[in-house]
Amino acid sequence: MIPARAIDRGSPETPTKTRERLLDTAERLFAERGFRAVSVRVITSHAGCNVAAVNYYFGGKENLYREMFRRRLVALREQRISSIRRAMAEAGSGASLELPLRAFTTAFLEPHLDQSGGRRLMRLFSRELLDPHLKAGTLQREVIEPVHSALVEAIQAVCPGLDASAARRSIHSLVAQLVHVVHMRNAPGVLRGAGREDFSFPAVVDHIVRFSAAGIRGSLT
Amino acid sequence: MIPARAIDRGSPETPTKTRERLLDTAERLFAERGFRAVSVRVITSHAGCNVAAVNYYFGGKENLYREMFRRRLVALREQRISSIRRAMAEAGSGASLELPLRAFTTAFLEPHLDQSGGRRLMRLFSRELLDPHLKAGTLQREVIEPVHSALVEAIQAVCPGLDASAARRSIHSLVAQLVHVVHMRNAPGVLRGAGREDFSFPAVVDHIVRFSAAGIRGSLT
DNA sequence: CCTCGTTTCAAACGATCGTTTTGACGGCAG
DNA sequence: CTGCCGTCAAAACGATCGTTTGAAACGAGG
Repeated sequence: MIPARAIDRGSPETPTKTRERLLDTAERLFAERGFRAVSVRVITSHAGCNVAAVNYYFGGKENLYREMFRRRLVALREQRISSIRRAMAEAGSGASLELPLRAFTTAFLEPHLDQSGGRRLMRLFSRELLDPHLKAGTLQREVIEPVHSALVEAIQAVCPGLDASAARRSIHSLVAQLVHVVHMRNAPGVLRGAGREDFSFPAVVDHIVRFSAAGIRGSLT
Repeated sequence: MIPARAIDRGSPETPTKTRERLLDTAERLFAERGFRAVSVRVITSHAGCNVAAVNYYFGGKENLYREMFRRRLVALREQRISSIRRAMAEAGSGASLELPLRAFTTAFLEPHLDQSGGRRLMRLFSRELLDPHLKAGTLQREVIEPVHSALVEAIQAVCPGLDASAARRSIHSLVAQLVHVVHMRNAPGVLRGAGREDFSFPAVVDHIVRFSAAGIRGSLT
């Protein structure tokens, strides 16, 4: 085979350390195929290092997974919460309901327009929800609950008549639609035939904003 | 260990055949832990037979999985489509929008109230979407697309002003909320603290019906 | 009784898994 | 130079994977 040391090294002026290459490679492969489907040998060969490196740097495959995940959790939470806060600040006090809704929706979906880490992160997220390898409730505590609370708070600010329960459920409905879009765009072989353009930007954003705004107003009474 | 033949046999008057026991056991275990996480030895020991039985009856683990899945696909599709048709028939020609929406929602969510096969099937569904082991597009062709078409047709019947694109997207929004409820109720450790009652029946059904009806009406113009 | 096809079994196959061992290599302080 | 430390790779470890094998056990028909 190819000499392991010869492949996938960064450019010589940035001799990326083995540890970081392992984290990056693991993130990509785990997102594409899932935790169990990726062996440490596949990871290390793609990262251009020896099998033992995983245990040397992380003490095992599962710790590599958790370390890889932990890197992204805080960044994801802060990015989303700050996008909510920014949208609320721009909206001002007399903002319409549609404006923050549109800001949330685009902030959530735009990472999936490019080929960068945003899509990967949501795939990792979905897999972790279905097949947990972090400590129980980590995702909920670190990301889901804080973002959900921020969204509820923002919605209640622009929709004073909405009681707490209806606000929480409306946010669930909004998030559900966003997650659904992500799933449909990620799932292989699902977007076939007609309906492929149902999830194309920016029409899907327009629909979600309009649908959710009407839904929230309908939950007011 | 325990003698394999001694465990998990059906009652003596129904000497369930090995083949069917394998299918049932595989369905339960695959739904709980996923395809790769369940070994054929675990399946056969729970089914009370020898390891070789999987290859004898199905020719391999993957074929067992596909056979197990194939049993349920047609039934799931027919149950959902018939529930749609039945709701439309009961609604009559002058039906309100809320009535079929409520019928769809309860039909989709009620299997998750009991501990029976409905929950399992949706877990298998989610796993298959994220980690496919059927031929590409099988889920889409056998279930998702037909049910989606039936829903679009029904919605357009009670909502004549809705154009085709808005109807498809509105159904996506409805299904997204239903799937979200299923995921939240299935995911381990996600429903903690406050927000646990956000997905309890029948309040969640009421919310989805009201939210979606308003959303659809808001997509009309 | 015997035969024959079906079913089930214990045992073993080769492959691959995550992990550990062992030691080589290079830079740096003493 | 010597000794140590961080880095890393080759090899091997035991375990488990899906699958195969060959024969025993079974039940129905002659």
